[in-house]
Amino acid sequence: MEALSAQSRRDLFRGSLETLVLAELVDGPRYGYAIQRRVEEASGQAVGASVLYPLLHRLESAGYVEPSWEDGARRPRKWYTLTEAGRAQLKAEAVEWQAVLARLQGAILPALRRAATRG
Amino acid sequence: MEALSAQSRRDLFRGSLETLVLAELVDGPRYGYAIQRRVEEASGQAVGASVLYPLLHRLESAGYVEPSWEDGARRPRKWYTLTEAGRAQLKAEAVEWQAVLARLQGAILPALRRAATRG
DNA sequence: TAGGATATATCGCCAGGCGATATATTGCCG
DNA sequence: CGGCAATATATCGCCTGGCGATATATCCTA
Repeated sequence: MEALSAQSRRDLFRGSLETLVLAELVDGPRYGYAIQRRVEEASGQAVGASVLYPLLHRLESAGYVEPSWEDGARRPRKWYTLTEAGRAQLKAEAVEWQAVLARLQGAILPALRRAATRG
Repeated sequence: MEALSAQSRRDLFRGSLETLVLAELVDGPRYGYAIQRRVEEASGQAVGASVLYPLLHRLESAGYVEPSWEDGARRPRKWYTLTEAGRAQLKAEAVEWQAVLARLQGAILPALRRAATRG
């Protein structure tokens, strides 16, 4: 079941995480904890709070997201809204992510077919 | 051009490297330096010798590849041959690699479409 | 004969991932 | 009401592992 090392799996995930987080914001504002659970569910990979929050802070510094504290009564939530720059970034990043993966796939899939034929 | 960070790009690559290397051996023995250049060309990513050789040693320890020194006159080359276990590993690993990526893609691509529609 | 490509290998620095921890509110169960 | 789990955000610092630097040796070419 675990042919792919946990390390490789994690690397693939890390290389996708920023894009995944931006993707979660495309339909509207989300707060950190909700993003965490949604990304975990979507990807099947655990996202530690010590990984997610610093990432959100970096996205904020980059101007891709804009935070705002929920001023209501309840438990304090920091909502993140995708900026225009963030939306452009998501588009560019996702396209490039796909291109990188397509290239890697182009090197791996033919070999898989040949391995299956021979093995 | 560089929407995707070099870091993310590298992470995606690292998560694929072992599979890429096994894939390069599916058609027959290859030696380290040749593997290095082929993987670089196929992936578009640089592979340092200090990354590749330790990886080959790990694959050897795992029994996925079998090394043999070229006994001829020329410059010493260490050829690696995929073992049966290695071929099975390649198959399992490549299938799983694809599955992981498909899942991530399933989270990213719909968002890209929605971002394009709205932006 | 000096420099670049080929070819394999290891050492050790240090960036950064993530486990651990801090803090506070809410809800539930016995 | 006492305690435990979930919710919610945030930071510290350990430790690992990637990879730059380096070592060694042969071959080619200008």
